[in-house]
Amino acid sequence: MKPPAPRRRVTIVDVARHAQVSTTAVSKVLRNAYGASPEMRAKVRRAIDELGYRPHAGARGLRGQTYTIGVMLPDIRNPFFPEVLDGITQALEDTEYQVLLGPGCNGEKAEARVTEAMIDRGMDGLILVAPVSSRTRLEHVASAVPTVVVGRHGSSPGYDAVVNDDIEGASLVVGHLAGLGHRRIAHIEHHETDPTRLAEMPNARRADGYRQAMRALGLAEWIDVVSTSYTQEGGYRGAKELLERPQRPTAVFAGADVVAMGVLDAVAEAGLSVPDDISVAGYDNTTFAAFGLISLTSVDQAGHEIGRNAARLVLERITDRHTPSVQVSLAPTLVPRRTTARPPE
Amino acid sequence: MKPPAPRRRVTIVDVARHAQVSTTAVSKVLRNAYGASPEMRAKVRRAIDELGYRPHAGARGLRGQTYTIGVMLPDIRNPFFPEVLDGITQALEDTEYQVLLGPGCNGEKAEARVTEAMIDRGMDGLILVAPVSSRTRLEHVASAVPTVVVGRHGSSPGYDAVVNDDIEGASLVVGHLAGLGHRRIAHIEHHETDPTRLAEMPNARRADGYRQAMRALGLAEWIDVVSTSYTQEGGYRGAKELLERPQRPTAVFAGADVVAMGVLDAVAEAGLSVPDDISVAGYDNTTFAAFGLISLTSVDQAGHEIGRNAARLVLERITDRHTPSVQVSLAPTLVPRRTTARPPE
DNA sequence: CTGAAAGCGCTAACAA
DNA sequence: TTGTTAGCGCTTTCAG
Repeated sequence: MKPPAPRRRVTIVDVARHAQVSTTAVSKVLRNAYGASPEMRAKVRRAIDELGYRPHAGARGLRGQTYTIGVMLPDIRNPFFPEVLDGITQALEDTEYQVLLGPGCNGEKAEARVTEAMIDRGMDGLILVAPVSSRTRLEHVASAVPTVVVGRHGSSPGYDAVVNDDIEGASLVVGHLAGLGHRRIAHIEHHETDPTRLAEMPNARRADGYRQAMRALGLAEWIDVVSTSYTQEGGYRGAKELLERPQRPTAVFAGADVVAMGVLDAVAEAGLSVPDDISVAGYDNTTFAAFGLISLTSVDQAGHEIGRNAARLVLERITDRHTPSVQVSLAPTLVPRRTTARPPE
Repeated sequence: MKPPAPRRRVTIVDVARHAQVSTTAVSKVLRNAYGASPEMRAKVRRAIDELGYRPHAGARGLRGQTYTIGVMLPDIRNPFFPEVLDGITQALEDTEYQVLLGPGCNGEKAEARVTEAMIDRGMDGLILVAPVSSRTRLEHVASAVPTVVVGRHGSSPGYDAVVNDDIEGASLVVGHLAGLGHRRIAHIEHHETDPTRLAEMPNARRADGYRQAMRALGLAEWIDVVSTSYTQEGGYRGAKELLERPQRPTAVFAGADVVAMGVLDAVAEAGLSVPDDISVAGYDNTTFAAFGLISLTSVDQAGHEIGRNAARLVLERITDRHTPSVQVSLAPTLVPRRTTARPPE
């Protein structure tokens, strides 16, 4: 059995003929542009409905816009990003813009491929979530198309930015733990060598925030940072190392929830219990953290708000490419759960 | 400070002029089309590199292809789908095709919006993962663009399909539990009313497979199905109900891992322990399931393979739209972990 | 307010 | 093998 022959697409010419007007008129109605009488609009609208006409985005893009916003997500598996995405789509839901996602961006090469692909497809604006590419590269992208960078500290005149205040977030965790009576609070960070990224990436800021908060609370002597990676495996290795210390920490602040998962694993394996023997906190407030059996104390970044702001900014930037770039920083909140408690006597 | 003025894009005309050839020649080189001498190819390639030329996908789409494959994912949060996506992107990685994802497709309306948007953008092929839209709707989409449907049983001449053998998967779980000595094995299914979907959706097949397997093992009298939804909440409610039975089941087969999470929650709340008092199994083998502290027995659908097959099929369908449609069914495997054990004496 | 006509960047049909 | 030319479907001047 054969699939039916593909039908010819209804074009603007069909609509114009059917409505007895010019294609220009139809185009104006489509774009709500100035210069079309109410009667004409009504006539055209009717023709559009009757024919089931849909404008061809690619063809529109050749002269005007494609009404498409590209979103690049680094890791679809990290449960924090869907939150941001929801914020973006919700903010764009009532506009004519359609969101399209670029998948699987692990590393600079993949990011370059995806951003290029989006530019080639004439996207009107880009939202890059937690990109790892160099600043130069980001500015290059931004010079081709309005761009908002999410989750990278350090601003650029070339693009707008939305970040979470990671220093503050780390401080919330340390403060919470110290308030419970902990002194030996350790931190597991994501290993970072690149000097640019050292300044701009959230992971580095969280480690910084941890150190600053420890000092501010007079706990400088207990500062203890293990460098692994923001993965479950990294958390597991980091915790292993911490548990072998002569003086074991009584609390571990993992730089991300996935890391905390690995920590919980290692702690259980060592025959210790959480939070009686050791407290554990994460960052991101992912679904994992909220899950009853785990109930991980974490920091909420308000991903939804981050997304909404990014969407708003990219729309503004599309409308006016020449206003100065802006940076939005959102305050995180602490979500205390059952993995943190008073330290053992 | 103002963003730099956007540079004019390098076009095929620029390349042609720079290489001293016609635009046709450049176009041929771009598409590896017949009729260009090696010297010409080399010359054009060099010009392309020197100018940093990139073809404009929208413009290409107006005559030929856009080299874009659209993937629609129902719920980015469900950890099973990234697996499928990885399979797709990997299979497409060495081709000229770029994958773009449509976000947030919960419900028929959202699905329609996304599929329309993809068609409007001239995508060359679509992969629809676990769509809920009506068969008619899917065939409508497929009539406009080569389409592969993933995770819907029931074939159509209009589109290719890739599915997991859910009946077999359910059978693996029931067999495993029965082998451990369980008799009172209950199932939590996703409530389904729509008659079409009743036949085509994986959730319905899993419930069917459960019933068939129970009968085949002579356990028909213990068949016990609770209808809630494939969410953590649904699992929680379903388990609550099961735990109140005069004769409590000794094992619960949850139709999905997220459901099993809710079950674990409810079981813990009831003061029972897993697997000593009650065994729990899920379906999908998500990251959740693999996580050490949970260690959920589950069914692996080989999401990666599903994705690879879908990508392969869509490419074939783009090349030749007139071969008969095909259905691929992949066998699932059981992944026994620590939530299932012998029933209590 | 309305429409004719000229492209946007590319590919395909056709000539040379 | 190569180049010329006519569109693809739309937006955008620019006359009327």
